[in-house]
Amino acid sequence: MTKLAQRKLRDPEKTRASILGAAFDEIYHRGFHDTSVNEIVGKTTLTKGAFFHYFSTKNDLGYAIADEVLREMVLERWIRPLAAYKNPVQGIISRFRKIIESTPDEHMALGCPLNNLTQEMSSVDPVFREKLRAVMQLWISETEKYLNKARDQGYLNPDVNPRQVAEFVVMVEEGAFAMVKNLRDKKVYWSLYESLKRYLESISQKPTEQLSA
Amino acid sequence: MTKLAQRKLRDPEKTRASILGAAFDEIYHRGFHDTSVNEIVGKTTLTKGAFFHYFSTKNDLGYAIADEVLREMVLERWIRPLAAYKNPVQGIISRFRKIIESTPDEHMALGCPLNNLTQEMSSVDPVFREKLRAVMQLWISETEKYLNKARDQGYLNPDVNPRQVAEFVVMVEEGAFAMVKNLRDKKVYWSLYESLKRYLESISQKPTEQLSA
DNA sequence: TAGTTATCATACCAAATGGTATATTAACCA
DNA sequence: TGGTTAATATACCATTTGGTATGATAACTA
Repeated sequence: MTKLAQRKLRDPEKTRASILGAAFDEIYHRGFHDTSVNEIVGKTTLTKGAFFHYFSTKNDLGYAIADEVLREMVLERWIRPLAAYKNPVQGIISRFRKIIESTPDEHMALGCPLNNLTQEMSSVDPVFREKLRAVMQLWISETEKYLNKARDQGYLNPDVNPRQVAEFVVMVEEGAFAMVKNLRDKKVYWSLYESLKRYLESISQKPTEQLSA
Repeated sequence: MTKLAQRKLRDPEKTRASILGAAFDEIYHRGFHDTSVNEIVGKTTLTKGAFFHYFSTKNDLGYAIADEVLREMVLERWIRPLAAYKNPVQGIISRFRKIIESTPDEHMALGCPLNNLTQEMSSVDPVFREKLRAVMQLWISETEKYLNKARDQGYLNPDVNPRQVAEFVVMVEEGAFAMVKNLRDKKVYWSLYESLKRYLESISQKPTEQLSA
């Protein structure tokens, strides 16, 4: 058997990622407390030995989910796509719509992973709190950047406070998923979408004013 | 000893209320899963025997909290005070401000009890889900009534959809507490308050139009 | 290739948990 | 007043949980 034909039997990176992925899924479905380490490894081809080799404690796993999975998810879903829009305000509206459209019915009942973990763990464990807070701060700050750009380019009234709007927008984006999780009615998504759209349009520069600038 | 002088040694209603109150507090602070029956009765002068006499299971206790405590709390904090305002839209704005002002710093870190329980339990237990959903539906419907009144009385643009606005308002009220719980910054309350106020004013009837009606 | 280390499996444990069985006593009623 | 029921206490249990000790094997290195 040549060296090239030798298949690697172990792949540490893959193993860790596999545990992290299974854990995220299970926790997203059933909550952190209600998900046991046994259930997590049960979803993989591994055992508890592998789990505690990569995460010294169950909480440590939760921290890794916040630092790696949730952070990346926020950037990928809510922030990076905004770069493609000429008008960032329109970008925020369009992205919200597309995320609603692409959310499978099954996920509708599960809410926002960041919000779920925050509500459950943030007042119990200070490390969790800090890590989840960092993710949300990132979400807000990155949104704020695009709103600043929008204001500079005349898409937004000059008297609005981009930070304030960013906080409101992120709160709506999270809150919408929380409410739909509770009410189990996809129509509520669109109701809230319409309201956010109207709000953003109400602080947008009128086309005439925009052109005269 | 006369009958009148006899002090009751047992008071079932008080006992049940005592357990319910201690349970709500403990669950509000630490979450449902992380609160044990032993801890709950430990906060009272009673024992586990009394607990399981009134609630056949721990989940049953949770159901009672939703049906009785949370429902009453929503009505008392968010709905009933609205009756005192001539302009319901102004009432919603003022009530939001007053609730922010009267929320102790300690509670700031704990969020909204309804939202906490919903995010933790609603996707795990269908009975929980239905009961928590009913509370939120009540919250929205009662808010909608006041918005209808506002529109009829010319405080609101005639083309707005009261149900849609009610859903948005309740989502903001809940979402604001969720976000502050995460960010731990009371200033965010006021930022979100300002945004909600601007939104509601943007769909309000202008004074001149209002007078001409 | 020998030895060292990283990776993963297996078997086990102490603690905590929701819940039960049963005893005890207060309240009510005929 | 006696007896029945409701209210509360005490002691106990089976299960689950996060975590550990240890063993086995793959991978790397000198």
